[in-house]
Amino acid sequence: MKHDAAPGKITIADVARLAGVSKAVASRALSPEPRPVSADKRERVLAAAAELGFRVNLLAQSLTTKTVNLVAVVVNHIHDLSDLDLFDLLIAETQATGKQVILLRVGSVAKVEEFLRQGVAYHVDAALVFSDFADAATVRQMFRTNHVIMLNGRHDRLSPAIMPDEAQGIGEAVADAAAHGVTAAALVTGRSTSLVEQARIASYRKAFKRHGITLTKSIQGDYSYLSGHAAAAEFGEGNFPGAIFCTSDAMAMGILDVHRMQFPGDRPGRFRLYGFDNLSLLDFDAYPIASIGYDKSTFVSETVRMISHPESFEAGRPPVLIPTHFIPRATAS
Amino acid sequence: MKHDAAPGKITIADVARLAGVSKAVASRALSPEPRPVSADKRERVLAAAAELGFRVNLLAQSLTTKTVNLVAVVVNHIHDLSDLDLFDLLIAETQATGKQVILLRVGSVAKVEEFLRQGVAYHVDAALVFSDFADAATVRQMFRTNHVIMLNGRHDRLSPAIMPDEAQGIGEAVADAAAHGVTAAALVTGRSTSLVEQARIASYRKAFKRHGITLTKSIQGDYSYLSGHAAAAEFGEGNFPGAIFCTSDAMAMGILDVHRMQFPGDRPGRFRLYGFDNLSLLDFDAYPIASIGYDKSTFVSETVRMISHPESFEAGRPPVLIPTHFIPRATAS
DNA sequence: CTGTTAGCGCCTTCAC
DNA sequence: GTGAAGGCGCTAACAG
Repeated sequence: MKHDAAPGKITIADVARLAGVSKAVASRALSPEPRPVSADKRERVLAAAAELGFRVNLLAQSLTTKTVNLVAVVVNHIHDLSDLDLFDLLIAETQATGKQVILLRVGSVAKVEEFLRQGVAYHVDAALVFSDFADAATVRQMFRTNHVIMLNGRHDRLSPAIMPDEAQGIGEAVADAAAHGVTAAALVTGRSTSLVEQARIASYRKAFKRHGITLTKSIQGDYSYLSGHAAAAEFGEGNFPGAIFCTSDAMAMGILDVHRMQFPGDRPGRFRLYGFDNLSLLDFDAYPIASIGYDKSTFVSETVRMISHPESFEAGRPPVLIPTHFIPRATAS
Repeated sequence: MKHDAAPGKITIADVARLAGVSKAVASRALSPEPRPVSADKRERVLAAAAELGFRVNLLAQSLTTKTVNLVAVVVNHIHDLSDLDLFDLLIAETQATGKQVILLRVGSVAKVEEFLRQGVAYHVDAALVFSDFADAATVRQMFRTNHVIMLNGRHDRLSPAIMPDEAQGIGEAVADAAAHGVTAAALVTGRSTSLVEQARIASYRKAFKRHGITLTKSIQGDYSYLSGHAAAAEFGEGNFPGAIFCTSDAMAMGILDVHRMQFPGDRPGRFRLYGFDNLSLLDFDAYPIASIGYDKSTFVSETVRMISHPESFEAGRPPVLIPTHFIPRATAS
């Protein structure tokens, strides 16, 4: 029944001819929207399309409709998507709205500029920006679209933004430490060139001050497990503050592992340990690290809403904030 | 200098007009390929394009060139890409060839059929299939392309395939166990509906036989950490075989955690433990699990080669095999 | 080397 | 309800 032979070769003209109608009628019959076509012709068209194995060419379609049903997701590396659950949900929901996801890995600032020069980019309906290598204006130019949704904190007044309200969860975590008698803490951070990271660090400092906790040590890592390992070395024998706060779960995992090695059986350990991101990995027994996270489905539904209803955004609107919360686990419970 | 105002509104006609040349000349000047244009006109065109902030509409372009520079990657869930390093490399290399990646999450067999019916798919240049929900013929129809690269073992003679040669690494792992005096082993598997998994299981059985190892227990999981947890329960007190082989690292992690809980300090443990996939997570101290893996860059470069040189494949060719190897770690060293 | 012409596949007027 | 005609943005083919 199906003609596998020449994929992509069958056009709407073929369908129309086989159904004995004009191209216009075929187009209407094939449209998902309700359009004026008589019932019998619609059926003939549908039958002919099935018979031929016809599939509209979305590209040609978008040339007239001005919508490609393509959403770009811009990341530095795939590891930006440390949260696979979030990403999985995002793709599923985006697809559910009839749009496809095109994944753009920029890797470096230089790469952004290269994309800009070479114009290696589609005219997408919207762009979702996780990468902190690009600001809103750059991305708008990259994709020739004004519909850029910033998730990296580098938005401007022309582009909508969605971001976790990190201050809230950080406040809760620090309050937890204070409530357990912690008076001195260390902070292990990521690259402080990122705006998000800067804000995060500021939130911790503010919360420490609010709760009368002294920041005794601040160590710079790069979010990775290995940098957590390295950071752990900075705490000499019995030289631990009451709590260690990390701006990524991976770093907290590195610290936990080094500490376990040094002091076997010392679990939950001689300090309270707090991560950040609430990776699903933390539900594995080996890494019962208290963390800070937010409701992923809220984040995703806000994002998808923004994709499908761009008109709901007005220039100058403040970012949509997703509340974060402290999630206690064995390292701080 | 740049006109941010109307993104995507500037066409090659505008550029041609400003440069005082015909559309055809502008098109040639803007082409990455060397095409006949006088030097001064080329410069005027380039200047005009920069001035206007022009970017070609790849969609319109592809309508005539018949190539969209779009590669589809088909997965069940994002978690299929358990190996983020592999995926990251794949995207980077694909982009380096000037093509973009469109990510299609199918989630279920039903979803495949829905895509097929609704035709929610592009006419891509090539499709890479990780998902085991779809066979080659289905994917060819989904994307209206004959260029489908199967990575899930469900290839036919019309489509090229690339797959790890799992038998090799499995043989090495089982040989390692035998060399350490193991005579009885258990096998923890994933869904056996997958062809790849069936082949994997068969390889283990064959290797066991070859080395005179008795398979005392076979437990079915679903590749997940939790199913590893559940599987661990099946080994009662002191009821351990010499070795436990898992067809995924995540299951091995679950087993290791349960075992550590039951017998604290019993490390490396009373049995040899082997995972599968060689996740980068295994380099974290908490999960020093011996595993089976392959060289990612080889896999990726073969895949990308197949994308850019489809003509190099002839119907009926056997799959490209990427050798796998045993990677010893604390649980089996 | 250059400009004109003619589509690519589809959808949308606009008369009928 | 229907069909013919025109055009989306671009490039290939053709004369010059």
